[in-house]
Amino acid sequence: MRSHYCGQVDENLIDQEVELCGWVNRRRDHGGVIFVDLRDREGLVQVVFDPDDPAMFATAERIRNEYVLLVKGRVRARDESAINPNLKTGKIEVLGLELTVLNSSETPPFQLDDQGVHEDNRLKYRYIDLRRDEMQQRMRMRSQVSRFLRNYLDDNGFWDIETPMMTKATPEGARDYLVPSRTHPGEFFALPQSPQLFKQLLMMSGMDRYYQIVRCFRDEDLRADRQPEFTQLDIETSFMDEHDVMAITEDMIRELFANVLEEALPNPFPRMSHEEAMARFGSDKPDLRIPLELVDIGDLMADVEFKVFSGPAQDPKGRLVVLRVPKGAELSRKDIDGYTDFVGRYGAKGLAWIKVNDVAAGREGLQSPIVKFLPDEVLTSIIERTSTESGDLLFFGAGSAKVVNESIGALRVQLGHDLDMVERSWKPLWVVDFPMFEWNDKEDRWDALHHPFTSPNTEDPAELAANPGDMLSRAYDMVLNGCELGGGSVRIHSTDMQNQVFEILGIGKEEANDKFGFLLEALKYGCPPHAGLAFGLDRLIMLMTGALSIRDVMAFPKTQTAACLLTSAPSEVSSAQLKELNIRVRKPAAES
RNA sequence: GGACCGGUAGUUCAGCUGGUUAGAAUGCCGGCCUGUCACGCCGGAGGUCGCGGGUUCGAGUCCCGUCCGGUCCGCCA
Repeated sequence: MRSHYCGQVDENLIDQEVELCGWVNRRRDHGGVIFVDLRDREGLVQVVFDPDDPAMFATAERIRNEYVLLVKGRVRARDESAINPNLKTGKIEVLGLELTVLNSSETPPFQLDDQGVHEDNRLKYRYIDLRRDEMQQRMRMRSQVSRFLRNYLDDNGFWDIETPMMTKATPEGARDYLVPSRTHPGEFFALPQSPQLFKQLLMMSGMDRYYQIVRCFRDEDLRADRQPEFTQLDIETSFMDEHDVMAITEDMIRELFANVLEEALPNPFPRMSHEEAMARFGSDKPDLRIPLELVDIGDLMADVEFKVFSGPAQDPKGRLVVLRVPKGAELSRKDIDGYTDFVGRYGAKGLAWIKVNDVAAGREGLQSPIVKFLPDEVLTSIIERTSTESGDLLFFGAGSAKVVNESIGALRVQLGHDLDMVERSWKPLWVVDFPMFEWNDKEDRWDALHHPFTSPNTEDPAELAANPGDMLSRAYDMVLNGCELGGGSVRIHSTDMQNQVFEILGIGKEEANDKFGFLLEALKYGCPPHAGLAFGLDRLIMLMTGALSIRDVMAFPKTQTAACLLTSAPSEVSSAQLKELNIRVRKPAAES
């Protein structure tokens, strides 16, 4: 048993005896003594073994990296003159008095002090990767964040209530992970994509203020910020409206940052309508650290000869924007070609541009493949509207509003990073006033923008049905630095409205009853108005730690193909197991 | 389902328009030095160049396929 953590040994313990447990970071021999950097989760300390005790010294000589040691020793100050300002172990050291090798280690598969290790090695030997200080600190912050959020919600009267991990498959939303039932042959549970319906049921049960830090599962392809299992901070309240929920959750996040990071977030968070966010940033999760904005110029271009611009300008579903990049004229043709490819990934057919070499020189001061198609007065208007100066670059996005928003919105973020224009600060905001529905061209029907239990901004089902495309929902997203931290809404608490929404979404009575009958039934028995929100805890911690992937804030994440390199999961199971489950596996057709 | 980047010593990487014995750093092993802390010095071991096929007199290098890791699009209400 240790008396102190290695990393906690400091000047206050000089002349005291300590007992330390840790891993050997590095062993050095010099001056007839052996130095061991002993490391634990709190940091490291240098332990010195003098040759006075030959038995202990002989043991110390056998020590290798990652050996697990129990050391009893006396803390002492180090000779000031010998202290190298770059050294890691500080102004004290521990003179070893007793040494026990608790376990030896093979040579580790990679060096812990090196930054660069391939992801597959890190994941296969995750237990070693996690020993690195960086990972220790991330896991510690994760724990601190969870504890803070729990305490905050406990102090505000929230109850932590668990919901099932084996539940009913849902027709809408992401692909489910399925769990076969032995006792019901041919039937399956699903792992929850979120506890959405259960938390609503808890409101109907009078649980008033609920929260849960809960694992959720979605069988969709991965990204740096998407894992098949991830953790949500799930919140639901009765008798609160959107303003109440936003107020309390934004206060929670503000307090979290103040306490864990000692960072001050604005009070209150700015609010922006979905419409404004799309207009100015082409995104419903704008990164406000980047000082670039999309500027509509459709009105200037409606009558120009240039069909690439006039077409979208005249199309009600089209959009034509310009993105001014200050000092962007320094970009090379190759850079611009790169950005053309970049927007191509989002469906943009091209990327027109104008380099403004000299804004006073009129047409002569402009360098571009497209100015010859544009009249002088249009060029002048664009420059005025965007406050363009000499040395700036203008990018144009033209096409369907969807493609323009996605491509130029993404280009804005990319340029911000490439040109080092990202302000080093925290920029949270609420995005509100989302459309209730989104037209699905492919399937010729309405989709819920949020989810089908979100309340529209009306109490009247008939009003909703009359004009689904124009209705707003009572949903809200918390966005931080271009990352969607969480989203929620006021929920539907009337059977009539819930049925109306299902109808608009093309979910028939029979299907609604089959899939959500329990919810519709519950709504009949006294459902309070309720609202809630769910935070993506992994993303929140990723931002707080500065990690570039949520893998780096999860102890045991999965690869992009949703596999675990550590355990080799998923894996085949025995035929006996399959037989019990009444499952026969059909192998994918062999390649010919 | 698609696009792109990567896979060479335990690790991180270099390896040019294909050229004969595949390198460096670090780690590992041994020796020396002996208050070091990225210690230093000397020596040593360590490679089916992810895998399979093809082109070629000759392939780490070019082509095709495939597997693995990553980033992104689609997908993720």
